[in-house]
Amino acid sequence: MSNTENHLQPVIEYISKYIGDMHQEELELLLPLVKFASYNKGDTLFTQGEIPKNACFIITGAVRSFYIDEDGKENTVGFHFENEPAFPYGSFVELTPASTSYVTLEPVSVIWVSRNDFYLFLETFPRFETGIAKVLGEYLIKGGQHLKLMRIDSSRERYKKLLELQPEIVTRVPLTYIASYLGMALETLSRVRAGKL
Amino acid sequence: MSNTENHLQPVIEYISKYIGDMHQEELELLLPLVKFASYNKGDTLFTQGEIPKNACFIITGAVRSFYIDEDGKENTVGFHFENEPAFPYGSFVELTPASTSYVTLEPVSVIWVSRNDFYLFLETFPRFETGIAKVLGEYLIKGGQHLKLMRIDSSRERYKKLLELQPEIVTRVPLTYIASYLGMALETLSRVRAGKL
DNA sequence: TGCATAATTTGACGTGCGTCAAACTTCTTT
DNA sequence: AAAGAAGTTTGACGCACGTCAAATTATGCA
Repeated sequence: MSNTENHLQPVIEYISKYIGDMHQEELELLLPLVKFASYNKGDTLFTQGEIPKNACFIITGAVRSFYIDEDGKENTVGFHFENEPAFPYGSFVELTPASTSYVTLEPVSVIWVSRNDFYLFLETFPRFETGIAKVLGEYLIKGGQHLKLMRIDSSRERYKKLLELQPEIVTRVPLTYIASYLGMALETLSRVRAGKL
Repeated sequence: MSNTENHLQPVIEYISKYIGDMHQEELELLLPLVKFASYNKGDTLFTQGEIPKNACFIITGAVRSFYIDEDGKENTVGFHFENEPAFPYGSFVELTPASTSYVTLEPVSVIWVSRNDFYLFLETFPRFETGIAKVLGEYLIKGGQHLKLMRIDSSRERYKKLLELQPEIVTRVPLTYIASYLGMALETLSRVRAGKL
């Protein structure tokens, strides 16, 4: 017997990490607001320059976020996997154009809510604001870690640090994107991995 | 006739940008919680590795935030001026050790509240949670901009971009720290400015 | 199974910028 | 006003890494 609520399990668990278990009436409001969607490899979830319309949570699959700079070069800034939210938080909250695009690396299934429904829910149950603040705080810290990673000058050390911090990435993501994430040429990453640098 | 409330003017204005004007009873709770402090050039407001005890808002002066990496090198990650908050938000919210220190670049005066008082106030007037989320969202976006800045490979272009984004910094901060902020050697910055690179 | 396309590796070459060292300039402090 | 400290500039040198190009290996699809 599989009902909608079961599909929501991952988000409910995620939320409860930040504000504790959800109450019955909270769930009852949330359920009808939530939508499901699946994407093929290479599909776009959010586009750089557009104001994000939804909040999105990955059930299965992997997503890459990146921006195109003035020279037209792609700069990967993050990877997002199952049981994680994946959308441009800052822009979603601030209602500003997203500075990054989100594109799937594999077939992906997500659940999502629209901005309106998101804030409708938040107004009805304001205690979730606290959760938002915590999540944002966590993402600030992660952002700081990424910045630190990028500030390591040697390519070799940058790769070593990535292996230390997020080993999953290296097993699951094509090297091209890892190189882009680490801000080095693909060829350099290849040589680093071969121990030639 | 100068009362305490006048000294608070800058924060009150800052807050009202995010949630609108403060009500009388909100002010009455806030006032006795707020403390003043002044610092000499070179004084430390927050220390890397320690859990931040207070939230802090600059009335006058300039502050630099940085971390010491594994090689013992100082890495400047931000500059903070009057009418801005200056404390490690992420760590303050998450109760984790700060990844950066905050040290004054000039004589500085601040107002501050303790963590306890901060959350006491927030529990009494939960509508401020929304403001917090907005501020955090804004800081996420700023973090993203800084990351983009750091990902520009050419030193020359990185300096140009800084001039474009935060020209105040260049007029007010010693070049050593700007070089550190931009992730380049002081000598390189000097040559870039002289047009020799 | 085999071919086409994508992903990764290897090689050769040039250069931007870091490092070390020393000169010069600008602030402090008395 | 002088002396010392801090901040900035200039020069010389080397190498890590980016770029271009071509070879090799993996992957998907007919």
